[in-house]
Formats: sequence, structure tokens, C-alpha cells
Amino acid sequence: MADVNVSTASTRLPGPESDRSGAGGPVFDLIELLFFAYRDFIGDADELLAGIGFGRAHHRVLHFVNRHPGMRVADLLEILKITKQSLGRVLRELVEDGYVVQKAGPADRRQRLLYLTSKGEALARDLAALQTRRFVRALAECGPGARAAARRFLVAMIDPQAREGVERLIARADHAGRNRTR
Amino acid sequence: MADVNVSTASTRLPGPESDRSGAGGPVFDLIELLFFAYRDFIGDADELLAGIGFGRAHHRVLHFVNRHPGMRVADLLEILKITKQSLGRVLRELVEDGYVVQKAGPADRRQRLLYLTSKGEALARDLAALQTRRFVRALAECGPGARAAARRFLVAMIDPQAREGVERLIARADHAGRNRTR
DNA sequence: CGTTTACGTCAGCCATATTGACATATTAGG
DNA sequence: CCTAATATGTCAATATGGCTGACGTAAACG
Repeated sequence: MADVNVSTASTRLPGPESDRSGAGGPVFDLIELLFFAYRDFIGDADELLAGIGFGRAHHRVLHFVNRHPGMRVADLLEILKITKQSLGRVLRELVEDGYVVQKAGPADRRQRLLYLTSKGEALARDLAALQTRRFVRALAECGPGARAAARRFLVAMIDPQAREGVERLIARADHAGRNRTR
Repeated sequence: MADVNVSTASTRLPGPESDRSGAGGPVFDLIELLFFAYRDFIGDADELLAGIGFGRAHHRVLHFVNRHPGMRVADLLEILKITKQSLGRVLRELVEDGYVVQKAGPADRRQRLLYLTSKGEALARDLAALQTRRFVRALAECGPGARAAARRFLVAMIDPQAREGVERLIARADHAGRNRTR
């Protein structure tokens, strides 16, 4: 699954058959809830982005460049796991519109290190604020300890082999980011 | 954001600046963890689907028709929030390949009620099993009570206005599904 | 009998991703 | 110093999965 809605859903679906929901059955409820939760989670940002003609691809770049200012194009490709051709268009648009700048690496001038402009930082901040707001609201509803529990749960959902890389990525940005997010 | 990887990420990103991570700051860790968790969650299914030339669009249809056998095309459009033109292609492929059948409604013969064939049910079951396996593993890692906590958290992440519709959708399928999932 | 509903389909457009080939600049190594 | 490898960019073609608008057909409804 990927992106569904439901909302009013005037649907009056039929209702046959029996059983399931037993001990070891499929966790349909969690599957669908994660699906809908993620849809709404990215929906916040999608709306804002659509207003300026950007899509999720632009969001991804803004997010990671914001978290890792000065990252190389190759780093971004590695994280996003897309081809440079795909990144090319998105990056060009972000540069043309003044959200991202590329500077030659000081040591290796072949590199085009990526930075957000203040305009880019503002947009990244707005996008992160939308998604943070949703998390904060949800965690408040879940009571104390929910944040740690949610973090543990989300980590546990990630492929075991990928966890180390993800946690290092987060830790690195958190560490480096002591001045950022201003 | 939508789909990132990371994995080995030989990246050796730079680390400038200061501050953040304070009390009320952006929850970058949760934002990225949800992103990666969802990526892996759908990645399971994506792999299986790619092997038979299907994509996420097919998965969505299989999933909801499996959960609500006999649903109308209009119901599916409402849930998926896509246009009938978009659904058309996917549905045609699923029917052509023998995963879905359409039967005229008994009362209203204009309706093309949607059902999975046994082949379609087998695929839907395999897909759900993959995603269930991930949830079960993750919840086991989180200890007792994690399932209820995860459910609460995921519901809390959904738009408040959409929650009722989603919960009704899940309840309806669970109720109707007492014989299904065979 | 005429309107509305449920569904399908043709035609074209857009965003995002892919592969493969090739260009350019720069660094690194023998 | 010259060659090879690296970092990045770009051209071209293709696929997927969305979209809008227009139109058609069968069946139900009033």
C-alpha cells in the first residue's frame, strides 16, 4: 500500500463470512493504521510543497541538506538511493529557485557541497515544524513515556541491517546540528 | 520525504554549527525514523510485487478488495482517493492476470462488484504476511503492551477528522472478515 | 421516457523514477 | 607528466502512476 484516504467514505461495504482476528492472524489494523498515519504525516508537507510547485523529491533533498549542511552530491545519492539523473532535475530546480547553493569543496574542487540558503532553511524549518506538530500532538495524546516508546517502536520496524546506518545518520546530524535549525 | 535508504552509507558528512535538540525543537529523529520505518515496511511488499510486474497501486487494490470482498468500484475510488481513470489501468491488469474478478451486482446490475480470485487471495495473503511479520517482530522487541501502544500511537498520528472513518473501515472489515483470510 | 447513476475508455499531460551513454573537471598514482 | 579514476553533470529514451476533460453505454429511477 502507499497512499489512501477514506475520510467521509460514504461506502457501505458488504459484510460476509467469519473468523480471523485470532491470536496469530494478520495484523490488518496495524497495517492500515500505519498506512493512513504515514499518508497524513507526509500530507502536511505535500500541501505546503504543492503551493510552490515542489514535490516530495524536493522535500527529501531539503530535509537532508538541512540536516547535513555541506554534504556531497554523492552522499545525498547514497542516502536517497536514487540515480544522479533523478536527483539532477530536482537539485537544479532547488538551485534555480534559490533554496540550495552548491560550493566547490575546499580540499577537492570536484565536489559540489550542498547548502541551504536562508530561504531554503526557512522552508525546511516550516516543513519540519508541520511534521513535528503532528508528532507532538500524537505523543501528548498517548501520555508520558510515549516519545521513547514511539522511538523504540519505529526503530524496531526498520530492517535490522539498516538500523545502525540510520541511527548513525541521525546521531551525526544531531551532533553536528548544535548551531543549526536556528 | 518519501523513500530513502542509507544502508552502508559510506558517507562521511561534515559537522559544523551548534544548538537544537532542546526541549521544544523539531523531532528530527522521529521524522526520520518514521520515514525509514515506512520505507522498509512497504519495501517488503514492493519486492514481492516487482517480481510479478506489479506496483504499489496493485497492492492497494488487492489489499482493500481482500478486506472488503464484493466492494463496488466507487467504494474503492473513495478509499483510494484516485480517479477512475487511474484505477482503470491497474484494475484491468489485475483482472487480465486473474487476480481480481468483477461480478454484476445482484440488485443493481450496473455495479461491478470486486472479488479476489483464489490466486488474488494467495497474493494478498502473502503480502499481508510479510508486513505482519515485520510488525510482530518489532512488537516482540518492544515488550508486552507494545501492540496496544503502537495502535494508540498510530491512531493518534492520523488526522483527527479522518480517524473515525479509518476506524470504521477497519472495524467493518474485521467484523465482516470472520470467514475470510482463509 | 427522460434523467441520473455506475462504470469504462480515449487522449493527453505531469512528476518522478529508471538505464545507458557521454562530457568535463579535477585529483591521484605510477 | 601523463594516465586513470573520481565527482559531477547532462542527453535521450522509457516506465509508473497520478491527473483532467470528454464521451459512451447500460441500467436504475422517477
